Amino acid sequence: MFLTHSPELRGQPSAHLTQTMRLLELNTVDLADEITRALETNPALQLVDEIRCAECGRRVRALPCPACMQKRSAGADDSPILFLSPRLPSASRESDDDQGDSPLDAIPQTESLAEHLLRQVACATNRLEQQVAANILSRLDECGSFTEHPAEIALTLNVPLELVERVLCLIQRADPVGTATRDVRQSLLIQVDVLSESGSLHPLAAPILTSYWEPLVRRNYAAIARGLRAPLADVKNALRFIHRNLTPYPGRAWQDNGRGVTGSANDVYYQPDMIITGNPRPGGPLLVEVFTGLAGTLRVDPDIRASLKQAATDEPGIANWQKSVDEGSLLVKCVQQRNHTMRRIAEIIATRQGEFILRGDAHLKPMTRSLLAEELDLHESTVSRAVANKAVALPNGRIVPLSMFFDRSLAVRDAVLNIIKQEPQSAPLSDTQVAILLKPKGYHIARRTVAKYRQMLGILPANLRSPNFLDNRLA
DNA sequence: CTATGGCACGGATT
DNA sequence: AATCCGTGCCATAG
Repeated sequence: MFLTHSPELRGQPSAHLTQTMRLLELNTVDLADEITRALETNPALQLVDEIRCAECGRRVRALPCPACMQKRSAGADDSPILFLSPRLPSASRESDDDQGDSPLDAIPQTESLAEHLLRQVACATNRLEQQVAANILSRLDECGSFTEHPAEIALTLNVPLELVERVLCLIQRADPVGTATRDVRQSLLIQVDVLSESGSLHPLAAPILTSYWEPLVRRNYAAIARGLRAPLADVKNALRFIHRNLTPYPGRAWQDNGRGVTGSANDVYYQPDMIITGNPRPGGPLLVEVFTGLAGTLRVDPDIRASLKQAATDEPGIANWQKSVDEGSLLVKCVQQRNHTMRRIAEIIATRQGEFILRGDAHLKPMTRSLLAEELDLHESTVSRAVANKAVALPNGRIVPLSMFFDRSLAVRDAVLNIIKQEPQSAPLSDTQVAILLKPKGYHIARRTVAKYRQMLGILPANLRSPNFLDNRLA
């Protein structure tokens, strides 16, 4: 329905188009900056904290609405994608490096809990708030709890207490949900709160945690049932739900994942614009979150718009207001369009490259931007822009540029790496030999190309390879 | 003579 | 139109 999608209309550069295109090139951080700037300069714009799902009208934390997406994917259960935002508490962060078919597939987590949280929070905060966040995160204890008082931080950093509390709230709600809380109870409460936004919550879970904490820890279930005037069986069900879906120390699963020894040097400097997570339920849909830049909804102040309609056209300054409103609504539209496009692209990428996301480099399927464009009925340049300057966090913890999904030779490089890694250390293989070994695997590449890949992988030439070359590769 | 790296060309992609 | 990628050719090192 929206004009900008069809390639044929590209001829006339409308304001929509140019604007949306520009926004598409921006990553989450820059987009947030852009919007912030607009908010400062345009009096007609406002950011309201709540977001309502267009489909169900429910309040959600970020688009797309988790409930609706869940419903949608429940309808078409073969759909490999499930949008969810924020993610459910990561009950157990599986994939503890055991079952990768090749040792290289088991890529260690490269970021700490603090980094993971900071990255998420950073998308919705300004510099000062990020500083505060970093400070809070540095004070977490082994279990991911935050036992000090926010006022201490406010004091040391010389910022308002209210600011610290706001940041703290953000951290607590980021994945893993419920970290940086004062105690188990607060952690569970927050998890319940977040879960309630996604709809899937046992009705008794929240009341029990809020009002019957004492009896709960004493396991006095009968008292709870009496107090809630609910059947004991229901209470037990609620407890089962709590047990299954909430975790007392969400941060714990993240502790000590260590810094990895992964090859490619270009590892850590990205801030993700989207996060893809494996589903705890094996074989289930992937979970995809696309960051929208700001927590809240950007809109033109409805009051201003309304009073503008009533005002006389010759009233002084009215032209300026009209201009602000026009520009504002244009921006709003473009931002929406941009996020929509980003989401569609994320969706299809996750669908197509599910294998790669879960199993590792070897399973990357060839994919070009133009193919994607055709499939989504977008112009190829649109896809290019959307992919540019973006990064995505994968379930294994790596943050990679989005363009990696379009890397034509990643799978081949992985094969090269595997071959070299498996061959006898006493007799290193030459590039020519590797090229020959690659043929039966379906990769027909020239010897010269093997050399290039080898270099990309940071592997020394055969004649320089010592038995323990893998330790000091990485050029 | 073998194994590699450098340079540059042509085709594909963006 | 600009860029990226695979390859061939040639020089160099061992």
